[in-house]
Amino acid sequence: MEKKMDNSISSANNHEEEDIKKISKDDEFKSAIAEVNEIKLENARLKLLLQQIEKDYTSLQTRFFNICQPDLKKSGGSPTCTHENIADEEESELVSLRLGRSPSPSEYKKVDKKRSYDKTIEDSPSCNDQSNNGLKLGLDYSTGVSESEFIKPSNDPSPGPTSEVVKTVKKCDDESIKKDDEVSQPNVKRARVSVRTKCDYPTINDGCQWRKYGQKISRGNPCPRSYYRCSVAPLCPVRKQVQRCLEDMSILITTYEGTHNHSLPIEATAMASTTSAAASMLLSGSSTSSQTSKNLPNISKTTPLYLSNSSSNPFPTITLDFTTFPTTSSFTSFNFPSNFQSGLGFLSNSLSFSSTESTTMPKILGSGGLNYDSTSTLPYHNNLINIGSSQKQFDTSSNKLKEDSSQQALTETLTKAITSDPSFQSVLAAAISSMVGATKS
DNA sequence: CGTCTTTGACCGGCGC
DNA sequence: GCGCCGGTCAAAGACG
Repeated sequence: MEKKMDNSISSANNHEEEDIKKISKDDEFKSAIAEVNEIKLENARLKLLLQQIEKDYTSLQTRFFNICQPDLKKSGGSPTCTHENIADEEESELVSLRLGRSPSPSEYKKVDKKRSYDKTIEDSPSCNDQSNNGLKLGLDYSTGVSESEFIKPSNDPSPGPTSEVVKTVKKCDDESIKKDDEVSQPNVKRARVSVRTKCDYPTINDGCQWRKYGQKISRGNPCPRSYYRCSVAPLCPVRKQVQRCLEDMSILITTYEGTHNHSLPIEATAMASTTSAAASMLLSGSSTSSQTSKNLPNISKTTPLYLSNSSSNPFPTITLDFTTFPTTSSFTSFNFPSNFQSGLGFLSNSLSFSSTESTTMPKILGSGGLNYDSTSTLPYHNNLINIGSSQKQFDTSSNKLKEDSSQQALTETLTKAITSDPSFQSVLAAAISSMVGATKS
């Protein structure tokens, strides 16, 4: 009997243990479900955030075009103004958000059909949306300001291309197209965007296809400079030069020049739009230099992180230094070469996006630096440096609140910044399109 | 076989 | 005019 009792007790104990195990398993299961739900919530929140960003971008763009159109109508009132003049006048005052140009149907036909991702882009509805919205990629800047106006402000209405710009192109099946390209973007042909990145590979992967057409050992740097041409489209005028930095061999200096006359793979849009925005800033800085100088009376104190050899470089070059921000708060530094800022003497503007949690208004520094603070929630660096890669981040719930509030503050900050500084529009557009492009891919 | 890279030659701008 | 230098061309070879 006692044995039976013992057995029953022990069996009861076993049941209890099993129950405990069951309960603990249930707990684990519940916590796992809770975690999954949390992740789902996070996912939904991120989706909302993405939608908000896209929405903001679209509204920004429509606002920009709305601003442009009245100006067009106004200047159209003058009977002496030609169509080209109208475009020139309004664009000379505004920073273009158009990040490229739409290729003509004939150009589309010429694009190599074997490029599968090109097809994908054209077929993709999201990309069609992009193109419909006018979001094209490349180093486009359509000020229409001629070189003569660039240096010597003139009343001459004809923005005729310089002889240098319309130089004869060898081995070109359709010269008219190529000439048209260069004529339509006289400044972009000259504006160069130099990107400094820490990179162990011979060239950075910016998502675009390049064909190497030359290599030279330039004077003063034992590292050879490689010359690449965009091979996505046969007539694409975009070129890039790649060279290692003399001071630090781990730093790769990539210089982009020209505008893509074709659609780009999504993974290439980040760099293209970033360089486009930088080029736009560079050129808008010249065309609106008087305005800039008013806003920034003392503009020569900022120490540039990198100075292009502007003395020997006839082209205005803007340098995006991505080598410093992983260790410092500085994200990007735009350094305008001194020879480019006619009539202003030395000008070195530094525009940096710091990764602080600050919710203050954009600070226009007395030193001439434009310092736009944003929150750490904007993964600019991931989109710009590790192009094509997406960052997965899971915040704690406490950070979420902080993030939400700072996100709201950021929205306000950006809105104010956009309305106050036209140059920022292009940069922001680039950043947003970079983020959207990276997320969609 | 088509595409890309390599590399010496060539061209044009610029300073002396 | 000459030489230097940066940029480009184009033939040859490599590669998949």
